[in-house]
Amino acid sequence: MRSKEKKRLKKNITMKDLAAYLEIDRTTVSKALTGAPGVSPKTIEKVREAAERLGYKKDSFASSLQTGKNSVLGLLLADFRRGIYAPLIEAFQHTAMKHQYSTILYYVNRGQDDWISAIEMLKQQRISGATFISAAATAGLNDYLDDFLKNGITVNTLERNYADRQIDLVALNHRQAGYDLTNHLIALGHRSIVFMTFADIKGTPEGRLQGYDEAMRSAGLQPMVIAEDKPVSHASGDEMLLAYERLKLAWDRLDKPTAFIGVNDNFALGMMHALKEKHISVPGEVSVAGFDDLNAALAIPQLTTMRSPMRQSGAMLAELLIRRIQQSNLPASTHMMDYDIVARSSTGPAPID
Amino acid sequence: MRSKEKKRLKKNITMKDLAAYLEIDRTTVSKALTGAPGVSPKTIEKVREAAERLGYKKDSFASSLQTGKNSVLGLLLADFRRGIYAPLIEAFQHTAMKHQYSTILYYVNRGQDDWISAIEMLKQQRISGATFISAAATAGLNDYLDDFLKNGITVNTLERNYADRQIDLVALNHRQAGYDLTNHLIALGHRSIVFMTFADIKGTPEGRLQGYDEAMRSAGLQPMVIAEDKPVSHASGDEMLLAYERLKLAWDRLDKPTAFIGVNDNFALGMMHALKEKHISVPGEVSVAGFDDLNAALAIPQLTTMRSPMRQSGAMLAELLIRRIQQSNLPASTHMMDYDIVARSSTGPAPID
DNA sequence: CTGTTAGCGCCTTCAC
DNA sequence: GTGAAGGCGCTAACAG
Repeated sequence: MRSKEKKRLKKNITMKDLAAYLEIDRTTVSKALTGAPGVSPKTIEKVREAAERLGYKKDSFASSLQTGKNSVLGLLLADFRRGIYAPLIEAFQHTAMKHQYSTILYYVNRGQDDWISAIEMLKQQRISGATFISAAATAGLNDYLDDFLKNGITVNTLERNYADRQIDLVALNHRQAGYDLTNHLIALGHRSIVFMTFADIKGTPEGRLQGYDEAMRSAGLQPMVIAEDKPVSHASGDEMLLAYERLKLAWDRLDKPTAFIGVNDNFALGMMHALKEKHISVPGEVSVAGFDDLNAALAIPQLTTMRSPMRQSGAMLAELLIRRIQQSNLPASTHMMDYDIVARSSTGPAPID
Repeated sequence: MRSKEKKRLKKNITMKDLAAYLEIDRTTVSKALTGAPGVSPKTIEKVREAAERLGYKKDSFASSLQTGKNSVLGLLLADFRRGIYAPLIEAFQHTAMKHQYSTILYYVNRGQDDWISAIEMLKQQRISGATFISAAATAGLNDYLDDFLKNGITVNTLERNYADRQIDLVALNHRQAGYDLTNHLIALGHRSIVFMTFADIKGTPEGRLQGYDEAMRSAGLQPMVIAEDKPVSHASGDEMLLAYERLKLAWDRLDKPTAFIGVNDNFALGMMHALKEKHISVPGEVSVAGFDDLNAALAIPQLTTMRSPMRQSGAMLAELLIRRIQQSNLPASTHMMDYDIVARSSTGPAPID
């Protein structure tokens, strides 16, 4: 009874079926199909044709048991920010699929245990490679990377330096983004440009600020930074509110700036709100810009912003992983991904005094 | 040479090792460990202990080859909206992990071919179950569902009716959300409440509108709907702009409403912008509210909204899937997930004339 | 109750 | 060149 049912489901034909059909050995079929040496071209052709006709498809799962490597990639996300990685995930998955790889996704925001079991399960699945996304510093991360490498699993990271010759790195060029955006404003005639960010600077905000700083100094201008020192939740709404209040407080002390840059779109949105309250026209009197292009289109006027290259990064990470899986002795490489400027209507020429 | 290397990596001990250690047969070990009938308690205990001591862990991958079912769930996302499903995905994955299941994610926005290869690859991976998320009507979706069912793969959907006794359904209670939000405003004394939505109404917007309609009529109030008929891109910024412009145009024709509901947060944001431009105070003169809680916190004042139960839905879908995998003869169930009201400062008592 | 035999579908020696 | 074994690690049928 049961075996009948099984047969009804499993109509997939196997190498064995091909072999029976052609009246040759199954191992010969295997060799012919995988391109192993020592099979006559004639046989290869025969096997190929029969496979085609009978609609044979290799069972990658079964072959994984033998080879130890499944056509699956892991994507480990350990960052507090939601949403921002959605395009990265999608591009990663899509690129993997193009190469016949599936993607197993793990969110590991919740402390040590999550990491351990996620890694255990990925090893169980015999994944061929994994990408680690973790802007936040995570204790023990390097150990986890080593664990994978030791098990013959190729590894990759976003924004995470790691001293090993077998690991490729994809990083976002935050500095260049800050530099370009600032120069965009300078080119529009702005000379007094304020940059608002967190006080506890590291990673992404740090790079953006540095770029701003460089651009200002190169142009002989004085950088003006407002750094928020309150602990912040990183929820979009909270960041927005923070910037809103901070600008209102700081306004009177400022020396009539004509442009404001927020360290991300939420900051820029908050500043927009403060400026509207003060009846200052954007971009007539003041220009405003942000980073990410996550929420930049929600203001009126819509915000000029530097779009994070999440899509490109996701595709690149998957591509690098697969390349290294297929050829493990490649030298490690670092890839700086550039932001795109999205010029909308919140920036314009500096007002003439 | 190679086999040495392999051995260095694979220190995992197998059932065979256990059997050799205990000097019994490997199949007995298997039975003892899986709880199959016909093994003496004494042997079971012995095997358990030895497994514990030697640190044996079952290779679920190998067992999947035999049983045909891997401890992996598929999550198929076929919707145009980005970001909104992030909490659902995370909750789904997290719930799956709690039950020792991994999650393979597929985005299938890009036409037919994507569907076919995604499904092919999931079958290859011998997934035990899959959840389909697709608010958009997708041609052939039912065929894909059937395909899975025929292959013994458990299936689930979000917001997708499907006439089969083997499929559970999780749906969001859009109607209730519209009803509750409207009543929230009515309770605050509002009698003239406008609802702005798309003209091409179906699915989510339809339910929200119906709830609004019911609440208004129950209270003896006249529903007032502004329906946008321009084709719309569903990008957040575009929706916001649309609502902004639509309200500015319609304003003079409106009979002094004291409250506005947007069919989602983006619509509400756009209306907020229009109201600010007209120097109408929120919530002093007019209250504003939306749905989703995706971008609601980005306005000033922050928006009252009905939060979509994405997190709960994700957890529920995974839970239902796993339950049905373990016991396939359960009756099909439907689960209505309720929105949560998030009362912020964009709504307040109706002004007294 | 335990052990035997036979797979799941593929790949990798090794003889012929 | 081809075929004959054996194995990846676990399960499922049957026999003892």
